Amino acid sequence: MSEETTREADAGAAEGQPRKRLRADAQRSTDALLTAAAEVFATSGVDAPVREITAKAGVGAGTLYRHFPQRSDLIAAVFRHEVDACADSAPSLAARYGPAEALAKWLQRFAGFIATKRGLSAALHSGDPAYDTLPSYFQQRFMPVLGALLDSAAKAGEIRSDVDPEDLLVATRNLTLPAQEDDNGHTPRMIALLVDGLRYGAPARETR
Amino acid sequence: MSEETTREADAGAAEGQPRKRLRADAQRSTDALLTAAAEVFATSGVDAPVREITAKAGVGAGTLYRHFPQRSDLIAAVFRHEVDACADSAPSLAARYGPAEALAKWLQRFAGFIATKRGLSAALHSGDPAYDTLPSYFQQRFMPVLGALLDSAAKAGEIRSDVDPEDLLVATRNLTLPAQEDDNGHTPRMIALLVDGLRYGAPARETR
DNA sequence: GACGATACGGAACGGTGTTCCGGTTAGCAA
DNA sequence: TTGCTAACCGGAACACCGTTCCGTATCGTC
Repeated sequence: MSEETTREADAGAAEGQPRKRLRADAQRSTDALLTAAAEVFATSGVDAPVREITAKAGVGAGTLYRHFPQRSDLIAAVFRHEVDACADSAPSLAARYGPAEALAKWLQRFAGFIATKRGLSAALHSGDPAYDTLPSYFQQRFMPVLGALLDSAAKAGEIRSDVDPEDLLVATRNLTLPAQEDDNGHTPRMIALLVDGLRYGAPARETR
Repeated sequence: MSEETTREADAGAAEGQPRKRLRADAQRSTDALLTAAAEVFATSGVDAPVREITAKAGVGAGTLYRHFPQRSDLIAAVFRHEVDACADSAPSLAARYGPAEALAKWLQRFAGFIATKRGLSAALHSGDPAYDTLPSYFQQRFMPVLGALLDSAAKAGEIRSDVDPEDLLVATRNLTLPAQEDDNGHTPRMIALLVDGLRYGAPARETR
């Protein structure tokens, strides 16, 4: 969560360009802007004033515009950054918990990710070409992660083996929709239920 | 079209309030703002600068904000104003043309009205409570008008009598959707076709 | 350590929504 | 008709926002 993801988002974007290494201070600014923007977007929405973001990042306005000339560039970068953070959290979960438990925990994490993206949906469908590659990036990053979690849980006999990763992804996303305002822990409970449902058909039956 | 609709939009709004008569100059300003805003919205969209509207209306900014404290108030008022203008155009059409012809002409008028509302749809669904009563106002004003036109055309034997006003309203509105950018007179032709379809099943068959 | 390339910060600019208030006007009563 | 007052008008003024620009600071390298 709080680990700095230094990796650059290159998949899905226009590849083949030299991708020059950033200078150290430029990299620092970029990271600060990304995390600051993520917080601001979460609290004040994607239409939040630019100065709020630069202030929280401890950065000048010029710096923001050099790295993200368009607002949509920043939004897309934040989105990719958080997709990465969510996807990258899977391995450590898999190492710390049993397969089914890791799967459950990651889906909770994924649901949290989706919940914060509610405000973006309007922007995402604005037709700005900066967002065109986001859906495929979403798929490319999450499908292998979830597929691996499902596989190892199925191999361990802790869940059934006939679950399509995409179905589960969509189902989890949809589970977060009705929540909207009443955040009374409704979504986590529904996801827990969903995972229990997966466990139900496991070949090696074990009573939890 | 260019006739000043002095009537106040009272149906659908919170009724029961005193509805004090406006002073003459206030009424003038309100009307000027309404027609100016309608033009500006049509050309520059609903996000057009306030000053553009006040300039076209020949009015100060303070005047606009006194009559329409919120932008949504102005948008809703323009909408109601144009609904009224469109609905009120029916009687004169009915007086000037034969029943079926009047029906055709009014549907063309209605299609033109809908076409200019493309840009509003985003604002309309923004959840602002100022827009809550607009759909019912739309229905309340248009259904009787169209119902009357259909009735007299059916009674004259010029069109079939089994047409639901609501169906025709929705159909006409939908006909304007695909038009979007290519305004090569596509929509008017489709509506003419629709009306010819109505004529087809008329009891007293006459070859146009 | 020195030097060019690169990146930074924040003042400044143009544009926008909104408020405020001195001057004007409509409507009414004498 | 005249005079009075509440209601209304206009636009200057304010606050805020996105964006640009450029003198200064920092990085990476020789």
